[in-house]
Amino acid sequence: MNYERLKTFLAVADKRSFSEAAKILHVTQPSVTIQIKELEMELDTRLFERSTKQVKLTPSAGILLNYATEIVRLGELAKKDILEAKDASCIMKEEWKW
Amino acid sequence: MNYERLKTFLAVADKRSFSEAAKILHVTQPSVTIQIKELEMELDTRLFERSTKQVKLTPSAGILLNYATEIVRLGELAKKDILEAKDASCIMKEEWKW
DNA sequence: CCTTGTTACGACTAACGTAAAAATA
DNA sequence: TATTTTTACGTTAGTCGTAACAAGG
Repeated sequence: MNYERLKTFLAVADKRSFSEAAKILHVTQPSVTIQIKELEMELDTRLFERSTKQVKLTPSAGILLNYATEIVRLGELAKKDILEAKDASCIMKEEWKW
Repeated sequence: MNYERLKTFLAVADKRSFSEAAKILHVTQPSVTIQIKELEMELDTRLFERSTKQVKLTPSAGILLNYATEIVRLGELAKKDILEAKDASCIMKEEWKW
């Protein structure tokens, strides 16, 4: 359950497009294809029904979407939270010097 | 925010030991050291105070612990959930054949 | 045809294990 | 000195981008 792959999944699910997802993620389409493919292999399920004109979410993708959204949200929040706590302690250290 | 690294972090936090975490994760100690080190670099914070006799959690680790626990829990739940939904649909397909 | 997704492949990066070193109690 | 963590290093596996291919409207 690779975290970066979940981000790729969310981008594709959001845009309903591999190429648009690639643009947002600043990677190439082939990279997106591989990421989704490996996620599908790991979960042993098809996540998207592809055609050149539309990308549809499978039921599995629908389930994953909720989890992935929350996982990524928590990941970002964790980073932010740790950063803020660290900054706060830095301020405290500065105050101690005073 | 690598998912596998969070699992390594949880094992070390749980056991308060790099070597014990390594045993549980079925990897070598050096591997654990590297994983934690890279997580510390990514978050730009120290997570554990190491000594040969005890491993203590830093405040940052305390914050991360809550998030990591939930992230990993959701990840496992997602896998299980998708698997079950897939099995259910297989049963349905079987029923259709009948 | 033209856009979108896939495959092939070479280069680069990351992860692991073994072995040796450093640290601390 | 014994246990635990860290560093070094060679190998393996994963990821990316370019280029070529396939498919569908």
